[in-house]
Amino acid sequence: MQKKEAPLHNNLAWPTVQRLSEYLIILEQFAEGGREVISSSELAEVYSNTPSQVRQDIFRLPNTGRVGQGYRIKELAEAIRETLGLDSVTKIVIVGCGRMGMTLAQHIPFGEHGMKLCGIFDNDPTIIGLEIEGTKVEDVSILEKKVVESAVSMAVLCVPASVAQELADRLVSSGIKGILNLTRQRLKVPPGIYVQYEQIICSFMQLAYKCKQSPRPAPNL
Amino acid sequence: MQKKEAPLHNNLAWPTVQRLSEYLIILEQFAEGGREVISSSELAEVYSNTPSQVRQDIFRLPNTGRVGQGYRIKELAEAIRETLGLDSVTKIVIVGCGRMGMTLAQHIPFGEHGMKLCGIFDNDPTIIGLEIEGTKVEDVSILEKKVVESAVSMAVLCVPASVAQELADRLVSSGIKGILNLTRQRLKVPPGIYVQYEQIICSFMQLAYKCKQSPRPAPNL
DNA sequence: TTAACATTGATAAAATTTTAACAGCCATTG
DNA sequence: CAATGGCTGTTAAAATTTTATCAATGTTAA
Repeated sequence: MQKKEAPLHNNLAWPTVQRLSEYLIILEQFAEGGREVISSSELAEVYSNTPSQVRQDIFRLPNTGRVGQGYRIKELAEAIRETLGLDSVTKIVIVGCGRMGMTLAQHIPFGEHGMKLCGIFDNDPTIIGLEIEGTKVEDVSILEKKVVESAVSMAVLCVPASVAQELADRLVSSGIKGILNLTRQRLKVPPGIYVQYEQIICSFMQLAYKCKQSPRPAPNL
Repeated sequence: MQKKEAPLHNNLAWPTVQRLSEYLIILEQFAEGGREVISSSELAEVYSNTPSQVRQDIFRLPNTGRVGQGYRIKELAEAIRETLGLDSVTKIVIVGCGRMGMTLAQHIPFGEHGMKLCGIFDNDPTIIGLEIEGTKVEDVSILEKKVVESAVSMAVLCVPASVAQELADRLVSSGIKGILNLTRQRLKVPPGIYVQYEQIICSFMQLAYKCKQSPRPAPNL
C-alpha cells in the first residue's frame, strides 16, 4: 500500500489540530521514557479515543508510519511539530504580570516547544524590573516598541478584563498574529488575527456538566 | 409558535456544552453592565459565531426566549447554569499547592459559579498551614478523609506529573466524580469518572497552528 | 520459502454538528 | 386596528467529523 502524496496546502480539521497537540505531549513523554515505537491502539488507549481516530488524525501528516510496525515516536512527534508550525521558533510576549502572568512565565516550558519568551510587560512599578526565568519585566509603555523590534508573533494576555481590549488593540497594531487570552473579556480583533480563549472557569463548568450525568459513587477505601 | 417540551433527559452535544459555558461568562458580563435583553445575533457577534448556532445551542435549554424580542439575560444565564449543573453547589478541592495551585485558588471565583472550595492540599511542610482565600492548606495525607467527609465531587490536580496518577487514584477511591487535570500526565480512571484536561501549552500549540495559516501582518502604529 | 500475524494507509459508511430557511409571535407604528 | 419589522423556535439540509472496514506490507516463525 502506497502512501498518497501529502497535499501541499495541508488544512487540518480543528478537532484534529486539538488532538494532535495533545498527542505530542504524550509522545514526548514516551520519548523521555526511552520508548521508540508506538502503535495507534496504544496511543488511543492513553488518549482515550479509538485507534481509528488516531490513524485518521495522523493520516494527514507528512510522516509515514510503518505498516505492521507502528510509528517511530520521534518521527511522529517531529511531523506533528512541523504541521502545527512549531518547527521554527515562535516569539512570544506575556502581557500582564500579575499572579497568573507570573505563574505562566515560570510554569510553561516555552523553549521545549519551539517558542521563545521575548518579553514580559506590566504597569506596576513594584513588579517592573523583576527577573522571571531570565526575562526582566518591562514597562508596558514600551510594549509596541519591543513587539515591533523583535517581530513577536504571539502574545499571552493576563491583564484585568477592563483593559484587555485596549491591550489587544495595541498588540494588533504592533503586528501580532495571535493572542492567547486568559481574561474573561471577549476580544474584537480584525480578520486574520487569531484569539484563543483559555478560561479555566469554563473547564470547571464543563466538568460539572459531565459529572452531573451520573451520581457520585460511594468511596471505596 | 409553541416551544416544544424540553426533553427530560437533556443530553447536550459536547461542543454545545463548551459554547454554553462561554456564553454564560459573556451573559454575566452583560448583566453586570446592566443590560437586560440580548438577541442571538448580538451574542453571536460577541462570541464570533452565527446567530443560528446560538439559537440552536439555546434551543435545548428549558428557558424560553421571547420571539421577536430576544433573550432576558438573567433568565438565559440561569437556564445555562441549571443545564450545566451549576445551580446546586459543587464541592471542590485543590490538590497540589505549588505556584499553579495557589494561583488558581486565588484567581478563580468559585463562589460566583456555584462551586465551593472545600480544601487545598499539599505535602510541603512550608506551605501546609498557609491560608489562601480563607482556606487553610492541609497535609495531603488527610486528603481521603476530607474528601469523604465533605462529599467533595470535583478536584483540581496541580501536582508534579510524576505523582499525578497516584493522587488521581486516591481521589477516585475517595469517591470523587471529576478531575480537572492541569498536569501533563494522562490519567487512567475507571468508567464513570471524568477527567478534563487543561494544558495551556496545548493552547499555545493550537494558536501557533492558526497563526501559521497566514503571514505576520505589518505593524500599523 | 511460506504462512501467520500485527498494524498501517486509505476509503466508505455512519454519526454528529453546523448552517439555512421559515412560520409564528410580539411589539411598534401609522 | 391593521400592517410592518425584528427575532425566536423548529425543522430540514449541508457539511464535517468519527467510526468501520479491509487490502497491503513488513516481520517473525515454522
